[in-house]
Amino acid sequence: MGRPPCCEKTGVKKGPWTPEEDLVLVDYVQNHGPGNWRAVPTNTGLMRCSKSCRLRWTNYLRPGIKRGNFSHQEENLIVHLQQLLGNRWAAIASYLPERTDNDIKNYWNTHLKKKVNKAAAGSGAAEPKSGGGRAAAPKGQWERRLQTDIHTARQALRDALSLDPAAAALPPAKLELEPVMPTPQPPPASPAAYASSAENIARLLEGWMRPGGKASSGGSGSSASAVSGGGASGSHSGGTARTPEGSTGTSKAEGVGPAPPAFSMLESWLLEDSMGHGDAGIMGVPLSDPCDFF
DNA sequence: AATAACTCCAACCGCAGTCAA
DNA sequence: TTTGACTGCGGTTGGAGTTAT
Repeated sequence: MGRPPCCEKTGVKKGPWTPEEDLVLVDYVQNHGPGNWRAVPTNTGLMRCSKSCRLRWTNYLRPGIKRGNFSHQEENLIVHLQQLLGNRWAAIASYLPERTDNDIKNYWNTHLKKKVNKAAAGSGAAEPKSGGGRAAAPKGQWERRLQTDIHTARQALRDALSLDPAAAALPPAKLELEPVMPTPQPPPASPAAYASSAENIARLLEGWMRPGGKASSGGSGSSASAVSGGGASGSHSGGTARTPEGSTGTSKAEGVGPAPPAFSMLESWLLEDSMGHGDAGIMGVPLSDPCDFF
């Protein structure tokens, strides 16, 4: 099996994604639906390999992604699942539809593993130092518009690129903001902080992914699986539908549908384990007090 | 105020699994 | 059945941001 062509290092751009690239990718997925990543670089002109595009979409741009601020319930669930499933992050992520496997993996490696280790070591009462405080990273001007409408965003991007930063960070962006983003906005910021504004894009896409929203792309049945907001469907990467014509990949696809059955088993397991600290948690899972673990 | 040490996370890498021809 | 193309997953790393000295 040869390496996929996308991995050949021929003029493929690496490193952090720029707003422009995100915009192109989001625009493309809007029109064609997720999947068929191989075609993305070709059709969009992005100098990224298909893998990179898929990853960017799955971990960052996909609708319905929640970032940062893991709740105790989520932590608890992750710990449980990690103990149960091991480092099968995709499987774990399928029980946390709003989280990506990468996010969970990172969170485990940076926070939970330490906590668990400490707890296992004996004492346990270690407070996570909310360290980096980078969770609520600020947004730039054009990204904020992206929350609202991709066309507006496109215009904002043009503005942002042509205007000086100071000017670009000013009021205009507020105009369309309110309707879509009632949540408080962190202070504006440097382009470097761009990456953490992904949720905006996701939020934007929620609209068109939802029934009633903008077309879920050219007949790609795939969109269904990408709708995370909707229902139980763990969107996760499983949502990466194959192309319409592509057969429904059975593949590993933990995220696509299989979650429910496994979930009830897990639920039972959690129920037993938590011995009735019935705190309604994620997805209705009764969760025990996180302190049990930390 | 400067800088060293540490933390966090986005992105990359390579392997494994699946499907179609 | 075999082979090539492609996607998905998990481990790892680089760099930016934060905190401590």
